[in-house]
Amino acid sequence: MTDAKRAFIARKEQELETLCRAQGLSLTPQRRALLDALARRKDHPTADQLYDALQKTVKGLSRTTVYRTLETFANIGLILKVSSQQAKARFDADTSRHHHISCVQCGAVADLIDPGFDLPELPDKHPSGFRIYDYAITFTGLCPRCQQDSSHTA
Amino acid sequence: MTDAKRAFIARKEQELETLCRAQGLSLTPQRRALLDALARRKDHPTADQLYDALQKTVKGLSRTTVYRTLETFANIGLILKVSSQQAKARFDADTSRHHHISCVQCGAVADLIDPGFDLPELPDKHPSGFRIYDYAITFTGLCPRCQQDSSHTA
DNA sequence: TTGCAGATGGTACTTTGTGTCAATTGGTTA
DNA sequence: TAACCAATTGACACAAAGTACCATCTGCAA
Repeated sequence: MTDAKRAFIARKEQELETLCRAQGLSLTPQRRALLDALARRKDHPTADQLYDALQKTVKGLSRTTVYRTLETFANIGLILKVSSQQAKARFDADTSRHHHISCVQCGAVADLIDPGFDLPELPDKHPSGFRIYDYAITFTGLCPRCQQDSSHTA
Repeated sequence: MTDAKRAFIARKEQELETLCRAQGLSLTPQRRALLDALARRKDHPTADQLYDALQKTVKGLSRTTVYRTLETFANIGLILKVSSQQAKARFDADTSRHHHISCVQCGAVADLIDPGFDLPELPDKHPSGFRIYDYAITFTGLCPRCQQDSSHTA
């Protein structure tokens, strides 16, 4: 693990405490474990992937809690809910503005960090009547694995 | 309905025939009806919404066929699978490059046409190893209805 | 007109996500 | 540091979204 990654995880743990205190939420072991697990990963796991991964280490962790907690985290802005081509939610601990590329074949999502793709300015309100909060660019393409192995699915 | 809309629907029907012939797919009444229904709508319906709408007019249409056909259409590039905040697929008959705004509260998806948001150029391959096919910008915000009625869901 | 590959409909099933509620626990207060 | 209570959790049942399977049907090419 790089130093930057270690620092990122520490920052997220700090942010968890700050945000929970600010929102009057309890700091439970489940919440700590979930955020830690998500912060350590660089793929963008689904709720069930996180559940499978944590079930082993966090004894008695329930699937309901995983879904509920991730939703809570997304609501308080601690993590991002990332939409992929496949119809299931994926989550990302990195809430800074960055973009994603999603594999049309297996659905894997990776970061795509390139300030050249940032938009100039963002109107607060659009002619359509929507109030605009934020944006994200989702690229579609073929991941390295699927370029070689066309039978791969995830 | 505007003339432009009528022309769009006619173009899509033409495109359906061309693409099916090119791919060796049959031109079934179900496929015609589905594409027509999707092309006429300007919201971005889910598979089940299309199923509900067509069940009445296309007798005996099965839910399985709707899911299967939409997937097929997306694969041959006849329609787009649009990702929204909610974990369900939405579909769009307009395959030209344009962007979407999705309501964080009710999940509604609308078009956001503004060439000012287009990206300069697109590298074929990115350092991440992904082969890039295309991109779409998804704005998040609050739709006009939800700005007024915070209990509204769809 | 016929044959058949491909498409459909129906059912059962899996996956993804939500509602409910009793039992538990974090965190505050005394 | 003990006790209380609202918030959280786990377990189960349920709903919603999507897929697998297979017998039947049909578009379309010969």
